[in-house]
Amino acid sequence: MFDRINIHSSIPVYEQIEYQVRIALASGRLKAGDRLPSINTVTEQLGVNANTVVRAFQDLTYMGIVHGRRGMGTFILEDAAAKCRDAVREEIIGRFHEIISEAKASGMTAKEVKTCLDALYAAAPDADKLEAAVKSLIKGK
Amino acid sequence: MFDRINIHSSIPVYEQIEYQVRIALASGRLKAGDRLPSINTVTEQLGVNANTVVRAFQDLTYMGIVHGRRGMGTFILEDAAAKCRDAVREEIIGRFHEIISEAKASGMTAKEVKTCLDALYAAAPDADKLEAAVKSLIKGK
Amino acid sequence: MFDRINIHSSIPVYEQIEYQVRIALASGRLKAGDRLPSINTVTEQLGVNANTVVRAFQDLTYMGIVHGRRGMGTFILEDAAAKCRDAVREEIIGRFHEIISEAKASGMTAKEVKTCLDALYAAAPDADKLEAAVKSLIKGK
Amino acid sequence: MFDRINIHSSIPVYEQIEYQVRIALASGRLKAGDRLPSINTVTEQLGVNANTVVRAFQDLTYMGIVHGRRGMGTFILEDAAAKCRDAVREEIIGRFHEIISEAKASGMTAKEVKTCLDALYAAAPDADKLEAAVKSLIKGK
DNA sequence: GTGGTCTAGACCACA
DNA sequence: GTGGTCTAGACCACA
Repeated sequence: MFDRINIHSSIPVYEQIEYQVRIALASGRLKAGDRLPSINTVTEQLGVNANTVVRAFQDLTYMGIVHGRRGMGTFILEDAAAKCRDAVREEIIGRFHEIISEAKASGMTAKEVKTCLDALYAAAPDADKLEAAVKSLIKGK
Repeated sequence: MFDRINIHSSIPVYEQIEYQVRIALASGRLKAGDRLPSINTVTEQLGVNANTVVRAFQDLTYMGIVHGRRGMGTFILEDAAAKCRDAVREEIIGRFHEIISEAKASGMTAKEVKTCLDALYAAAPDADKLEAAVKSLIKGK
Repeated sequence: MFDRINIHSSIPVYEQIEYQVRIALASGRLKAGDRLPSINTVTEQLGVNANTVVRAFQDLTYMGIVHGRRGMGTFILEDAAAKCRDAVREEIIGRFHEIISEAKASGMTAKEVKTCLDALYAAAPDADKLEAAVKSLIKGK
Repeated sequence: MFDRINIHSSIPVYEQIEYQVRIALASGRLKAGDRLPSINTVTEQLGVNANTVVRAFQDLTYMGIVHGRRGMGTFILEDAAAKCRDAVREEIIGRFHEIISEAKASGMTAKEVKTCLDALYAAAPDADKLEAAVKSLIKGK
C-alpha cells in the first residue's frame, strides 16, 4: 500500500502515509472493518521511525477514518470510504490542474503536453515502457 | 512570475520560488542578462519574509542560474536556460507520471482520467470554465 | 575541528565553517560516513547563531559533501574527500601566492620573507615559540 | 597600485583599497606628500562605484594616513609610512601563520609546504612559471 | 534602493 | 535531541 512513498520528498512522510491510506479507501482496496498493517510493519517497510507512523495513524483517527483498538490494531471506520472518495478526487484534480498549468508555463506546447500525458497514461503500469516513453519525450522535443 | 506560489503548501516556499524562476527560463520568459525582481519586490508580492527570498536566490546562485550584484540586482547567467530546459521538463514529466499513477490507484478509470485531463487542459487559461469543469468532474463521477 | 574560526574576520563565518570541514576532509580527519558535530554543538562551541551553522551545513549539502538526516545528524558523503582534496590544496596554494606577492609589495626582501616563513613553519605547533619568532621578526627588521 | 584588488572576494573592496595604499607606503612606493590617484581614476580603474572609493579614502583619513584637499586631491601625510610599516608587516606575518597552519591541517606534509613556498616564492614575479609551478604541485602530490 | 550576513526566537518533522 | 523552514529585525557593502 505504501509503494509510492518517497522518504526524500519535501512532503512530510506522515502526510504521504495518510494520503496513501485515503487513496486506497477511495479505490476500494481498503474498506470498512479492514485492519491497517501494524505500526511495526509499516515502520520496517518504510525504514522510518515508529513515531512517524504513529503520527499518521493519529491524524487518520482525528479525521474519523480509522480507529485504533489497543492490542488489536487499527481499523477502517464505517463511513471512511465516503469521506475519502470526493476529497481525494478533488485533490487529484487540483494537482492535475496545477501541473498542467506549470507545463504550459514552462513552454511545453499543447501538443507536447497531450503526447506526454497519453504516453505516460498508457505506460503507467509498465516500468520499461515508461522509461522509454519518458526518454523519447525528453530527447525528441 | 510568482503567481503559482502557495504559501501553505508543504513544499518550502523558497523551493517554489526557485522552481518558478526555472520554469520561466525554460519557457523563454526569462533569458540571459535579465534582472530578476528585487528581493524587496518579491518579498512584498508574496507576503513572505525577505530571508526566504534571499534563500531562494542563493540556491539559484549555487545552481549557476543567477548572479547577485550588490546594489544592482540579481541577474540571469549566460547558460542558465540551457541548464533549466531539460531538467524542468524531466521534473514535470516525473510529476505527471506520479499523479497519473495516484489517480489510477485512487480508483479513477482510464476514461475518467482522460476526460479530466482533457477538460483541465482545455480550461487551463480560463478560470470560470475551469471551475465548471472541475465541478462537473467531481459530481458527475 | 573549528579552532581556526574567527568571528571578527570579514570572511563570513559560514564560509569559514565550510572551509574547516573541507580541510578536515582533505587531511583525513573526517571521512565518509562520519557524523559532523550537531548544529547545536557547533553553535555553542563557536558562540554564533544556529542559523549561521545551518547555512554552512546547507552549503556543504549543495556541494555534495554532507547529507543531513532529521533527528539523526549530518553525515559525510561517500566521495566527499575526493571532492575536497585537490580543491582545498589549490585554494591554499592560491592564498600562499597572494600573500607572498603582498609581502614583496610591502617591501619585505626575499631574505626576510624566507626567514619569516621558516620561523613560522617551524614554530607553528608551538604558541610560545611562535610569539617569540613573530616579535623578533617585527622588531628586528 | 590596485592590481591585487579582487572585486569578487568576500573581503570588502574598500578594505582592499585601504590595504593596498598601506602596502605601498610600507614599501616606499608612496611617501609623504605624494598624491593618491583621484577618486574618479580609481573608480574607473576598478569598475566600482565612486562611493566605495570615497569610503576607502575616508577611512585612510581617519587613520591619519592621508589628507584630502578640496579640488586638489588626496595626499599622503608626514608620518604615514611610519604608521604603516610595522602594522602591515605584522598583518602579513599573521596571515602567513594562519595559512601555514591551515596547510598543515589540510594534510600537506612539511616537505610539501616547503616545496610549495619555495616554488611560489621564486616564481612570484613570473606568471608563466607560476602557472607551471602550481600545476606541478597539485598534480604531482 | 539592492544584495548579503547575522541574531533571536518560533514552530515543525523525525528519531 | 537533531535537522529544517520561517519570521522579524538589525546592520553592512555597494550603487
